[in-house]
Amino acid sequence: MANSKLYKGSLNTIILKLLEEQGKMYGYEITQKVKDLTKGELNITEGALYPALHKLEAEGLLDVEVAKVDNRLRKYYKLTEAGEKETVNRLAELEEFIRSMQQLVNPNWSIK
Amino acid sequence: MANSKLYKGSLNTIILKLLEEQGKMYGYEITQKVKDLTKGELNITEGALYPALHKLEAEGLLDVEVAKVDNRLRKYYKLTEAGEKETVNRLAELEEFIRSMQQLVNPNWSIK
DNA sequence: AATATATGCATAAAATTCTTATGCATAAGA
DNA sequence: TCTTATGCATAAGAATTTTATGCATATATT
Repeated sequence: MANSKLYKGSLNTIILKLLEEQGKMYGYEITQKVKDLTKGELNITEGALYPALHKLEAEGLLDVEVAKVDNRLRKYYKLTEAGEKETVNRLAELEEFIRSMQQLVNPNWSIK
Repeated sequence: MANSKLYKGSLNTIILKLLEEQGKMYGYEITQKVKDLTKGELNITEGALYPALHKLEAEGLLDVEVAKVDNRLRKYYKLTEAGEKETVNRLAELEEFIRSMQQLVNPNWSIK
């Protein structure tokens, strides 16, 4: 995740959440989606993304489906059932993290 | 940071912000303060905290002052001028991170 | 009196996650 | 033709954290 004020550990949650929303996505598509949604603020590097996808797959949270489009390879990932459950947990953790950080660094903020 | 849904990179920001608020604190005090503020959600481990304090000091962001209380050692840390400026930057980065994450994982949230 | 818990700092090994730097390949645009 | 975009992949190194220790004093418990 380059030039981007990111915190380690959040990449997996981003991947899971996007897949939950989009159904299925391939790696390159994820990098572009994140760039779009954050107006360039977050740039996921391939060196971080692909190993992360492989690991989530190895953990049984993602399934892969290979496709060939315009003579180029795409690996579509989607959540398994276990992945769907884990996504709920990760999002809850992220929200809890954000709330905790707000308690620490800025009690004036609140999520509504 | 044990058993705690934390994201790597946030510890420094937590330290800086607490020192900004409290003026000066010693290591053990920081661990307890974080535990209190987050109702036990976040537990800073000593193995993470002390090296982080030493590094922030080496970077010129913190000053140390040793004290002896009840025959026990305490090392009080406080922000240097450079530390105060950096704290502003780190907090801005954290806020930006939170906003970006919200764009990604939950557009329904908003900071107010 | 003995033992456990709390207070207080510290470091080292290992794990995790990320950046940076590559490599390969096809398609489209300048 | 050369650059940019698309698409996946891995390896070396950096950064940050967890886990496991070590040492020492004070207080609470049995």
